[in-house]
Amino acid sequence: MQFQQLRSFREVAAEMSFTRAARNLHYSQPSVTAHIKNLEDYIGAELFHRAGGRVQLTEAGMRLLPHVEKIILIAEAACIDAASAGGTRPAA
Amino acid sequence: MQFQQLRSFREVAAEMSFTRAARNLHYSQPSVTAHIKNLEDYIGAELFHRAGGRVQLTEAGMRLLPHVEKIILIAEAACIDAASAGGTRPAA
DNA sequence: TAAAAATACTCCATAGGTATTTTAT
DNA sequence: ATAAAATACCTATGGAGTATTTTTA
Repeated sequence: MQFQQLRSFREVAAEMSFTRAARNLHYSQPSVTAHIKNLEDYIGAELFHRAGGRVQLTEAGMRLLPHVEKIILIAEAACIDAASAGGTRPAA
Repeated sequence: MQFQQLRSFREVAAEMSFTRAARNLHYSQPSVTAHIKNLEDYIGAELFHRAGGRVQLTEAGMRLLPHVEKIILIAEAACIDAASAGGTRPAA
């Protein structure tokens, strides 16, 4: 499981489109497809139904989404929180 | 930011030793050193004071730790939760 | 000296892109 | 015919290991 996969998953879920998600995240469409596929393999369940034009969340995807949103929010907070402690790593 | 880095960070914090953390995680010691270094670069702050034998958390490290523990727990729950929806991805 | 962390280096897996094909509307 | 996702393929980056050096207790 990787953060890139989770961000792509969240964006595809938000846009309901691999192509638009890729554009928003500055990835190619095949990369986003790979992110989702690898995440699906890792989880062991399909996350989206792809029926030609229509993309929709599966049951597994719906269960996963809120967790993913939490993880991303905490990760962002973690960075800000830790960095605010000062002690920036010296160049050397 | 990557999950491996977070797991190494948590383990080093728990063991207060790069070497023992590496053994527990089945990584080499230099890999764990790299995980921590990359995480420090990403965050922009030192996470551990390394004074020869002694390893101890910095202020930034202490702030980061609880977030990291939350992230890892949620990630584990997310997998279980999503996988339990059934719909295991078919082989082909 | 003995330990633990850092560095140097090598190798290979994989993440990412481009081009193309497939699929469904 | 069109638009979007999947696949094939290639490349380069960096993650992991081994060997070694540095550090300090």
